[in-house]
Amino acid sequence: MPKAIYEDIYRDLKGKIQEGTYSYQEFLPTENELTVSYGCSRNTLRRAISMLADDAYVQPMHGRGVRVIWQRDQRVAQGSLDGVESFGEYAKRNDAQPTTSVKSFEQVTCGAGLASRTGFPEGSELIRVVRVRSLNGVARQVDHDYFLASAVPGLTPEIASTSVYRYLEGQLNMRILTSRRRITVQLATDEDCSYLNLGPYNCVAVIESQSYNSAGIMFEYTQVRHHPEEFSYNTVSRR
Amino acid sequence: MPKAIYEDIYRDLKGKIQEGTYSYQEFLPTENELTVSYGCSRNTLRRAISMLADDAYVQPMHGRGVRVIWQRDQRVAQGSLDGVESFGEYAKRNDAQPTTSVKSFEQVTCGAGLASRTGFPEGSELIRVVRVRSLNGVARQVDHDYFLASAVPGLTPEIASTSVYRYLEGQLNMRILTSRRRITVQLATDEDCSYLNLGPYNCVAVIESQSYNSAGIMFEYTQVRHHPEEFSYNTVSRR
DNA sequence: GCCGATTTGTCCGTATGTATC
DNA sequence: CGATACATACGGACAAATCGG
Repeated sequence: MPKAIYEDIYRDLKGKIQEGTYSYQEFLPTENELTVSYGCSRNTLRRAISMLADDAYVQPMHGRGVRVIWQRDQRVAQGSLDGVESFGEYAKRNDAQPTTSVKSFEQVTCGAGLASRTGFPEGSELIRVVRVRSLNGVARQVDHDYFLASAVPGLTPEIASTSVYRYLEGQLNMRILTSRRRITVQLATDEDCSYLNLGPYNCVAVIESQSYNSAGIMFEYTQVRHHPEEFSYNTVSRR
Repeated sequence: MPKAIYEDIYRDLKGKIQEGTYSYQEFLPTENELTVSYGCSRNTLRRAISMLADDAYVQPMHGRGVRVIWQRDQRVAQGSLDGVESFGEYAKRNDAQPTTSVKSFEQVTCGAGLASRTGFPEGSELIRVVRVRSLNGVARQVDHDYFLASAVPGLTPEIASTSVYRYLEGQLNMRILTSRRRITVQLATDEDCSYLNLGPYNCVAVIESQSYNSAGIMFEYTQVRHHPEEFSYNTVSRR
């Protein structure tokens, strides 16, 4: 594993901001001071700072310094950035029991309609999986996953019922490097209503996602339909 | 204006990908070749490539090359990244007439509840603006904006009815550099229903946002409540 | 399986530009 | 104006992953 220096510095500074060593609206020590204390080059330090800026932890100001803009107990974007908490993470944090029920598992050939919806080439062989994921027995989301069959050999309904990602990373040594996402709100379908107990809501939050592996191949399209309660997507935008 | 070399290269490569000079799944020329053709250093070129990777245009592969992962006519995240199209942009693209109606414009002092909701310090003087924005007479979103009064001197309801950002950038020379966002789905309030013609929907898509200016001061909190139709938020996540 | 060539990833030192104070 | 601090850019060195012979 290539433990990069900038990664260490990034984590160290992030921790110091979170624990209050550098607090909201304060300035970090200057780049020169930090390069001395970390014993690294200015480029390496600046890379770590740039990552903190991408996370909206700091904001560098030309000619002035690097100001901390992170504060505790923020309602907006306090959790993990660019994403909903993963199902497992959320379950763990809330001491809830996560379960996954596989409703469908089949191989399909990508037709024109599916191709334009998912971004897979027409004619691709895909594995379609529909799953309902619950916490403490309460259904929270319906996943519609399409995997490029050639990219996920050996995928079974049993694996789909636990963690596909653990299988991909552990067994196939595949990582998701890039994923494009689109968030919309849609009227709940009969299927949504039958799986999720929507209560007063007649809509679901939908995240569509195209994921690319380390070979630059799009191997997964997912459409996750969330119960509106507890759905929250946090992100940061910079110019 | 500092025209950075890496910016030029970034735009040039981006254009060449969009027009098909480098097409989906192909590799870019090697870094060495590109540094020669652009006449720049490897660091500068790599910065441009890194920005393209942040936009999910390419995916660099260690020891192999840089693969293009952008394709035309993508349903997911083809528009502007990390954002909804701004109101003006959307209107222009659709040849629609944008209008803004200011429903409320008042100065308030930030109490404890508002402070925890918005992230402003308790006791701050804020300007609260409620606006309804329409296209061709059809209301599409309700904006609840809170500005730090000291940061937006001279803001008037008239300015709020056109473009606050043009005022901030043009008159006050202020830019938004960082903004944190949170996307949720909420039951429509009576106010939502009275302004938006929600049809069958009983929910709205809500984007909360905290914006920081170039001085690292949070000067704006907004909660924009969108009609579900035509609401779409595109983003990219990388690891 | 090994080895060398290619290609991207990380890191350094230095120089110069530009905004702020 | 000078001093400080961040921004950009260059060139070089070595590491790590990939690929072909």
